[in-house]
Amino acid sequence: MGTTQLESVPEPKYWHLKTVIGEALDSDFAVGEILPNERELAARFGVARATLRQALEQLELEGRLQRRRGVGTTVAPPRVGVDVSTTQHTWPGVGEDTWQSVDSAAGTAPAAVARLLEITADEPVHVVRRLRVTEGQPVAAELLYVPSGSVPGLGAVEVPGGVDRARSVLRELQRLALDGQDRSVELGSARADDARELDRLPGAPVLVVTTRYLSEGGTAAVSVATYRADTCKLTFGDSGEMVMAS
Amino acid sequence: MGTTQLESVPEPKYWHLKTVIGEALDSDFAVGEILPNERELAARFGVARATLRQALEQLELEGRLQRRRGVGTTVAPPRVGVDVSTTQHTWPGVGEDTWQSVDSAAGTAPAAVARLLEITADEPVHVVRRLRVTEGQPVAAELLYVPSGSVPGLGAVEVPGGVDRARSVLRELQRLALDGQDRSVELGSARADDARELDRLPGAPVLVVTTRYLSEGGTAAVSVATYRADTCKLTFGDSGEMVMAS
DNA sequence: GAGTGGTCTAGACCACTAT
DNA sequence: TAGTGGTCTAGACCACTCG
Repeated sequence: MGTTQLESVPEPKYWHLKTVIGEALDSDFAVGEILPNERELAARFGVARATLRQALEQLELEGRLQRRRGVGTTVAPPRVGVDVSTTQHTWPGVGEDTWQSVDSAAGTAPAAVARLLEITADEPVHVVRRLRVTEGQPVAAELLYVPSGSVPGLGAVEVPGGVDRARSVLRELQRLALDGQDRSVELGSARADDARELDRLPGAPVLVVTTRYLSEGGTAAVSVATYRADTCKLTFGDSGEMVMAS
Repeated sequence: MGTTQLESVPEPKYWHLKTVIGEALDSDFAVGEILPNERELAARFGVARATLRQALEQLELEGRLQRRRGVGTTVAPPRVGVDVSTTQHTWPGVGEDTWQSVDSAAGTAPAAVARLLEITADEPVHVVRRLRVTEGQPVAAELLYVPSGSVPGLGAVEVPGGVDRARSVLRELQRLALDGQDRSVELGSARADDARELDRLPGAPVLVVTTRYLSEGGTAAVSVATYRADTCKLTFGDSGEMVMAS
């Protein structure tokens, strides 16, 4: 006797906890069901609350739990598949109801975006803010950067920021010939403003989808879309509109 | 007087710290440079080590820092863009040097994969393990599931698990007509075996790319590829082979 | 006001890497 | 063996939601 465990490679407690709780979620809980609170769970497993939280954080990262301050921890539904394929070859905002224009204003692009647009950081751009809603839930917040040079027809318009202005920018953009687009996906953490629109806390993990719209040999616009990583699965259909099983 | 701050919405300390350190990284540090250790940084900012770590974790999640136990915290290089576009319409392993076959064995598919393959969870499948290497660094670990029914020519072969066996499975697969593929990307945390191959700790954030290979009206194979989320940016070119600027 | 998750502290010890 | 990041504890207080 003496040794409590024979594990030659001791597994961290939170890792083991995550496994145990994960299995319990499969067998003993239904989607939407509320878990015991963190203090009770920690006591039940005989660990400090911080350790328990580390396990819950991982499960939330994997989309299996949802935690809301002041409410509790619930079992999350399977991730929603949101289509972000590039097969349509269309400008943003054509015949779609998935994206809602929120507003638009004149401004400048952050350095990384300016580089993609092949402009300098102080050149004026139209910034269009849109929100993607699926099944009643906001899943993504987007900032669309359109250099003034891409939509010269908008030069004289002086609509104060708002939905109408956003629609005008999109309309002007759609006049251009779209040559192609490319896209990248990376992990990020939600900025304060995006987090608010996505009903998450700042710093929440998000999937950042950066799209470059190409026209006449150059980059006519760049979209930076921030998807909730906990609830979303991005799908890239290739053959027709195949939908992945959940 | 009296109130120390007029912030109506007090920002968490770790959030503020993340901003401060992030700016310092831009201005005062070069890629690869090593930061002061956590205990010193915490003391310098007058916070507990756990709080400092929360800020570092976020920066690591955003790919700006790299932490290695026993070594220290270094400034990470910009994320590597890895192409995962579906424009080529080819089976895995044709004329590529980006993926290295590691080994293969007979086994069964996890429930979620079996569902995509439209088989039951106990049907035999070939499981091929591959590793994607870019610029000398392992960026992704893949498990390719091929139902025995998809490659009947392999029925009699009884090569014990190994690289040769993996190559045979891929070769047989490439005999089939590829009708299309679809792909999904979601956030996950690295399983222990993937983590080891990717030189990360278990639970590290990863981008999970699930690909379904379609042939003759069904799903001939499913690939589950686990990309390091800290170092990778997935790119989906659409117009030729456009490469996103880093 | 009661109850929840979120933040923060000041320690301790462990696993790993380099010298 | 010294120094690093990783894990863990046992508290405390705060911000938020809801009855």
